[in-house]
Amino acid sequence: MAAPQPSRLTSPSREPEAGGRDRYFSRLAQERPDIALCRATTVVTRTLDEELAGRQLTMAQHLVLKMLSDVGPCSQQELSEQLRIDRSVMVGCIDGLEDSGLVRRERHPRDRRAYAVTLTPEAGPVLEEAESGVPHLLDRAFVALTAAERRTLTRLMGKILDVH
Amino acid sequence: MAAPQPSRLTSPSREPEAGGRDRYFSRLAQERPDIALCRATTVVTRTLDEELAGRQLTMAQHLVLKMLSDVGPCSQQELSEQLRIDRSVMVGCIDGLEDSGLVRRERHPRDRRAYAVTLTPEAGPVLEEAESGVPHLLDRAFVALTAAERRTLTRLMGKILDVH
DNA sequence: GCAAGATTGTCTGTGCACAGATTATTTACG
DNA sequence: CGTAAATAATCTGTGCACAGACAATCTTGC
Repeated sequence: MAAPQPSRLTSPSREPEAGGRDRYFSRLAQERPDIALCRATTVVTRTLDEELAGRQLTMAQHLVLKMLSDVGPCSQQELSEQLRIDRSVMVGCIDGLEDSGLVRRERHPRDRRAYAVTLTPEAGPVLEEAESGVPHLLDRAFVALTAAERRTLTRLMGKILDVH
Repeated sequence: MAAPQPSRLTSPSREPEAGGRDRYFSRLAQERPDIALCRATTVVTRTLDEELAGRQLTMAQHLVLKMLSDVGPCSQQELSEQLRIDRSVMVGCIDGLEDSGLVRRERHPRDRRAYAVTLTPEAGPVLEEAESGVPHLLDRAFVALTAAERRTLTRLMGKILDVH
């Protein structure tokens, strides 16, 4: 921790700020991986939101369709757990998909508490188009990283996620 | 994209789920670094919040005190930009610190639109205590990573942050 | 069989991040 | 000088994530 500097406020002159006041964030991100992670995720999330703005599906809805396509009909609970989306958020997510006619809430035959969320035939093309946009999405979000660095990132995130 | 499976719902039996329905997230995190990043950050943020729950300062307030201590009095604008905290959030953040008597809103001598947020003598010990907790905080948040992996993470996040 | 607890989907309220409008002040320009 | 544009702090409203409560239904222990 550096000694507090004398009460010098931002100078309106063009001198290069010996205290590093204008590049302070870089230094902070160097010594605080937690802050760096949070701020970088904000940047990535913003990029994702921009990219998805014009499209038909939100990211959550895209993931729901993908999981249903991969493993078959699921309860909202299963979708929530595996996609790490809160149950109460999943409600609105499925609402939207149902309104668009991409999924149906059928009753689970053996557990009438649960739905069996099921894909409709209309979902196929929509999901396929969304999937086709993923590579471009990742390229924009991770422009700064090489392919090898993206794999490293994936590995590190996997380790963090594994310990809950 | 795997072919849609037949309409088989979650079986109540104990058979090991050939479809991988119960480990679906692991597969998803492997192929979607963006999702992995967002979910891992949620995990880290939760850990941080738990750790900070009993303490006097929020993470944002801690960072404000640290920056003021490092570079001297700043306007809220400078704090917002460098700490990547929204201006409108910074207001409440400084409010809290002022109520606790740790900073004062003095007027900037050459720009009466801006404040000169200034540390009080009481801030020293509080900041020092907060700083002393950081290593333990990081250890909890990144239990899953070795020291080398944490440095790698810091480097990758830095690259993402550099391109804005 | 039945009472107690767990689970599913839903709803509500809180807190945070973000965009936009507002006011006071400063800077730029004709 | 004096008007227009830019900036600092603030306030308001929106959208999202999360915790907790709730009713309906299932499961478990006795």
